[in-house]
Amino acid sequence: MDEAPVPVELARLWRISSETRRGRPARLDVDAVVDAAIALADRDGLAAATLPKVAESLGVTKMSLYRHVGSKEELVALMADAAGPPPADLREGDGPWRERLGAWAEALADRLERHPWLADLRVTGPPSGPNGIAWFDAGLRAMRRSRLDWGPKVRTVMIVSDYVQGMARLAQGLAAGRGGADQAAAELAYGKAMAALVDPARFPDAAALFASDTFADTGADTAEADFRFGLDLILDGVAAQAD
Amino acid sequence: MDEAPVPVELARLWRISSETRRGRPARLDVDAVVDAAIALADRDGLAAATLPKVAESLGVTKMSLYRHVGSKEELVALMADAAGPPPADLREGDGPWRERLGAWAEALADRLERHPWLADLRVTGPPSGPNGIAWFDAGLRAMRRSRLDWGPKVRTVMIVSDYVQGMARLAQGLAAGRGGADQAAAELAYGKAMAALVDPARFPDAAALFASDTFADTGADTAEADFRFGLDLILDGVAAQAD
DNA sequence: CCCAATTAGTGTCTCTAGGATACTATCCTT
DNA sequence: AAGGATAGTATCCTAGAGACACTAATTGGG
Repeated sequence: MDEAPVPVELARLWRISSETRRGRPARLDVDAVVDAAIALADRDGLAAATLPKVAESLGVTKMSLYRHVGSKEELVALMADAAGPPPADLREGDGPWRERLGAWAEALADRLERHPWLADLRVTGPPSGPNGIAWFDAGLRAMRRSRLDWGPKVRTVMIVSDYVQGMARLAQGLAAGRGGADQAAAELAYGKAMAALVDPARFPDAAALFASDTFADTGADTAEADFRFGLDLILDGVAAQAD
Repeated sequence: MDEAPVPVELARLWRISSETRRGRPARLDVDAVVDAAIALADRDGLAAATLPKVAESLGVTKMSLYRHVGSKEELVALMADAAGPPPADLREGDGPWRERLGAWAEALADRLERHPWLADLRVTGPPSGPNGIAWFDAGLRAMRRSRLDWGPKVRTVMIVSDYVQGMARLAQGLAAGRGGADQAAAELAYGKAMAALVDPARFPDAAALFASDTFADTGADTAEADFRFGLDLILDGVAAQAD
């Protein structure tokens, strides 16, 4: 009776060690590599988490990393799973689904704030690592008391998670455009040019929007309010579906 | 009285020619470069739209492209704007906002299906090119008859557009995992391993989900139904906000 | 009519990244 | 102590973005 042969990438994701104790002992392990890569990405963005830089930060040559991670793509998958496990208190509690799902979304947003590069990742499939599953599980648990079937539940969790990621992207994009005086001057020129280019005859609604003072107050705490607006909107939608 | 000096990237986005007719006439222009890049990305993905390959497809050296696009990053921005302008019939019509916004979302989804690489792009700010503005304008116009203020309108348009993009990503991710027999075998092993790894004690809800037959029917037309489910959910949410 | 300014496209170089392959170093087991 | 197994290294290759100095093809002015 053979055990099912777990694919090697899955084994690494779940940190299933091969139990061998022969040969030269390792200085590195999957966690060391992944943690170093996450530290680099947290500091300087996903593009900074290159194999040479990760190796250097570990005091090792880049090729040695391949003993532990298989490929760059797999490293990114490992990083994505390892970064920001779900907080324990998401599992407990037993309030109404709307509150719990909202709290789950906030926790997700918090994770994306701590690890901004997560918003750059492309999801290639269902969650398959321990932390990905844990987040997914927590999302499903938040909706336990709703009357929805599995299908709608899964879709709802995905919609909320997509929303959070989209907002994180947007916030990061806006935050990126906050530099010195040159930046401000450039933005002014940009704004003026845009006002001239968005012809009211061609783009009546967009022109009316730009002419309004909607974009006047882009303060710091509007971000939180914007986030809540969309989240409430989606939760209203869920409530409508759940009857 | 000077005209406002339009930043050069904006000038290229809006195809404002510099009106000069001196010197050697150009074989290339911005559109030629951008169209070639889009063709490559449509065929083989965003990663295939490299400067060398674009240059080769135009019968020119890669450095000549810099006469027309400034940088790779700018080329991508130009591609994003140029790909798939909004269909004309989105502008006409005067139905209820819910139908119009739904139609707008479907049109967006259609665009992402024609140009899958658009789903890989990171939005770095508000739309600024002619087609980006046109899509945005069409989205706002769809909501004209709603009673929402500009702020909620803008956020709603963004939420819907984010949703469409998220679903496109997901659909593409699933579609990518449809290969030959090896693929099927790998997926089977994967599924078995996952079933063993997702321990019901640790992940009760996720385990219950995987144990159900929710993922049994992943047929082709479920995709469209899934899309509609989320879209209706969001539109319900908008309706709730619009009272 | 020709020359000089102007603009288009080229050739060559550098830097950085991911990764293949063959190697050496180090340890455990027998 | 020997030898097999595993960890980490040295050296190579490919590919992409882009800097820089070059040549080529125009046109407008003297």
